[in-house]
Amino acid sequence: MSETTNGSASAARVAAAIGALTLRATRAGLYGRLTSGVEGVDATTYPVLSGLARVGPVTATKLADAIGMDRTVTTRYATRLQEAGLITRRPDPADARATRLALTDEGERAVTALRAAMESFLAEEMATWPPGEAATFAMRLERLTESLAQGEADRSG
Amino acid sequence: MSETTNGSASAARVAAAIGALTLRATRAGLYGRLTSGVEGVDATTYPVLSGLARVGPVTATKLADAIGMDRTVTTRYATRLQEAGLITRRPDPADARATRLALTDEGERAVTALRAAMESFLAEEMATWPPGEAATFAMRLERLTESLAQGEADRSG
DNA sequence: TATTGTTATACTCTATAACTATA
DNA sequence: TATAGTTATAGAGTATAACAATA
Repeated sequence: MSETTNGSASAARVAAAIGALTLRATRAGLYGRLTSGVEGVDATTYPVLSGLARVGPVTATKLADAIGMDRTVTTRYATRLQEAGLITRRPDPADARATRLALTDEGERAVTALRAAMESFLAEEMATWPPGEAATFAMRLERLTESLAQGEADRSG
Repeated sequence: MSETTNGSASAARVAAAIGALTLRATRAGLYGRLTSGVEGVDATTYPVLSGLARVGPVTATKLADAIGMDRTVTTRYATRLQEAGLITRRPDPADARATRLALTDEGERAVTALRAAMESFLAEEMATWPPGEAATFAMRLERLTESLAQGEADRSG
């Protein structure tokens, strides 16, 4: 059985890589290095900041759903980011119970800088790949990640 | 500027996928589902069990280095796995200070089953890809993961 | 004096429940 | 009665320091 046509050998390598990537030391190092120097942002609050930038001004509950994080955790981390001057809380005009979270100008700048740092690192690695391969890789990784996360959503819903 | 030849667009998508993959909810769901039903194994102890299977019988310190985990955490999780009957501790014949960790037969079976579950899921997804693409993807992901983890190793060493 | 394994301590993160205000 | 936001509590994970035994 040839290696190039045997899917299970590749699957094992992908499983090992995912294991290494999700290992605490790797994550902490990756995001810790990335966010060091930005007040209020670390590996735990980064998803809130990044998610808010992606989905735009929203309520805490909707943001929590969007980033796959608990409501209570989201609101607590939002407080930290607010104290650091990166996000604002304003009453939702459509619902007096709700609060709309939004990035401040400083928050926008922080997100832009953090994303640029991460993306430039990846882009540097991917620049050496054959033309078109980066786009294919990105698509495969996106779909694989969705499948892995989806399995969980199926279970709890 | 075309999308297919612009590396930064792909880099942004890869960055987002890595963010989703390393998110706590995704990790917890993925490994929690995987290890449920195996006594003593969860998302935190799995790296110890899996790492021991990969590098073979070793001392706790060497295993800790191999899996990028703290010595104190490794020995504590090893105790849990030992209590569950999955690993054994034996004196190292070459160094009276050291202890050799090794999988029991039950531990071997647990690792085999857990890996098979993870790999079969990935293999199923990858089976639909064009021939050869799985191997390329595995190689790219391996190298990218190494680079991301390496950046951290460079920093602390 | 350095290293191995381990335990103790304090600290952070997370999950569950409970509370207030509004729908 | 249900939902949004928030806070309180307890539990789990982690890092740092310290210890005894051996190199």
